[in-house]
Amino acid sequence: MKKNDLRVIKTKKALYDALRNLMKEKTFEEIKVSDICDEALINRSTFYAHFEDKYSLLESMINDLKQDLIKELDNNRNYSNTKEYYIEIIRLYLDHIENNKDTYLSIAINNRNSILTDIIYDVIDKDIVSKLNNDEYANKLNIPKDIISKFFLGAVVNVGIYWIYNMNKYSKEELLNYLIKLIPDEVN
Amino acid sequence: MKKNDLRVIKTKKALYDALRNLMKEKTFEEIKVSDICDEALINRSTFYAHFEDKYSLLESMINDLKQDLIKELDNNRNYSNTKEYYIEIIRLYLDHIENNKDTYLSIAINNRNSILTDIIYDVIDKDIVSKLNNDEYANKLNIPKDIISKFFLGAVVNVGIYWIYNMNKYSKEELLNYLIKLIPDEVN
DNA sequence: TAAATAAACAACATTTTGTTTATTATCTTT
DNA sequence: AAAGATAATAAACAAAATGTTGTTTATTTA
Repeated sequence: MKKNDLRVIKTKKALYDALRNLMKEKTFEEIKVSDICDEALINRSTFYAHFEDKYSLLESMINDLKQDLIKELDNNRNYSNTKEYYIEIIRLYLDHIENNKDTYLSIAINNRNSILTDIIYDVIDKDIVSKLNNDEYANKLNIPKDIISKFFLGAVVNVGIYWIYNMNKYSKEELLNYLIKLIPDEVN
Repeated sequence: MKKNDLRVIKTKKALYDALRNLMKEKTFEEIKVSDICDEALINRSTFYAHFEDKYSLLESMINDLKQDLIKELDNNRNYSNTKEYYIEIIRLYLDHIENNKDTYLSIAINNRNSILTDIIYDVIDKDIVSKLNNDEYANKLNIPKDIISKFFLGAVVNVGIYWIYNMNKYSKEELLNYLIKLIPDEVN
């Protein structure tokens, strides 16, 4: 299936939008393939030509989000020290949430948070550990790097998810400042 | 249905065990009600006498875990200061994971982490915020308590989940020490 | 502009689910 | 240990959801 055929693009977009809309009202589990097709004005057999089932549709949607985030992270690698690197990553993460707040919120409303966390973790986790090896503070702590990575990753991601539900309670800059304060400085 | 009739207890246990076993091989989504019944040696109509569908079976399983954790937390409230309170909570959390490692691992292997995180978060989150109000260090930070709570909760839970996958890499006491070190002391 | 390609469709076939029934097995209570 | 109570079973059914099929329609491209 040619992915840049206009028809393909159109139907995929229609399916994504349909799923997003339905998730504002129902749990993902409650949504049937036929519901999605009805909402998208797409024939059900067409659906199956593109996706195995509703789960692979959601996964594809999530993968698109991941790809976006990865691209954004890759395009912004001009940091000087470790602390700045973390700040940059967190800023990009918050930007990403903000840019896709519709999608994230629709996922968040009626579904388990798990879907949200899964999106972020493996994208960011990758190069943090190696970064930690050059971090004086981290080395001084004498704690395995994988533990440190999981710790702060879980922390930041969880605050991010909380923010999705409370976008108007805290501004992005405000939140960024809090997070920066909560992450320990390098030892000088 | 009398919940302490031996037959009821037996079939529920059989269904739980069956689901646990199947989740070691398949995704939860791939598992059919009929699969569970076959594995449990239970008639399908009996299944429907107990549970609406496979989702409510999983939920019931998860609720049992939650109830266990809540009970454990309630039975252990003899801490003197805030830091000790955190340590106690973390210790109980790690104990809980260890006690139920079969269940947690079976969920972890083929399913989204989300199922795991959801179990823990709302159990522990409840009284942390109020605790933070009496914490000198937290007050000095000048960061909203809900943010601090989400931050460290996410951190600890994420390390716990990582531990499920790597039980033999770190002992419980080892892990506990790392976590204690990563949580800032009160200001004296 | 006509042939080739590929998507969208409608109709059909299969699987899974959820209920109901009468019957059997098991537990509880005395 | 027996009687009464109730849970579990087997079988049969309807309904829903999924997956497959040939056909039609739209689009590329040569």
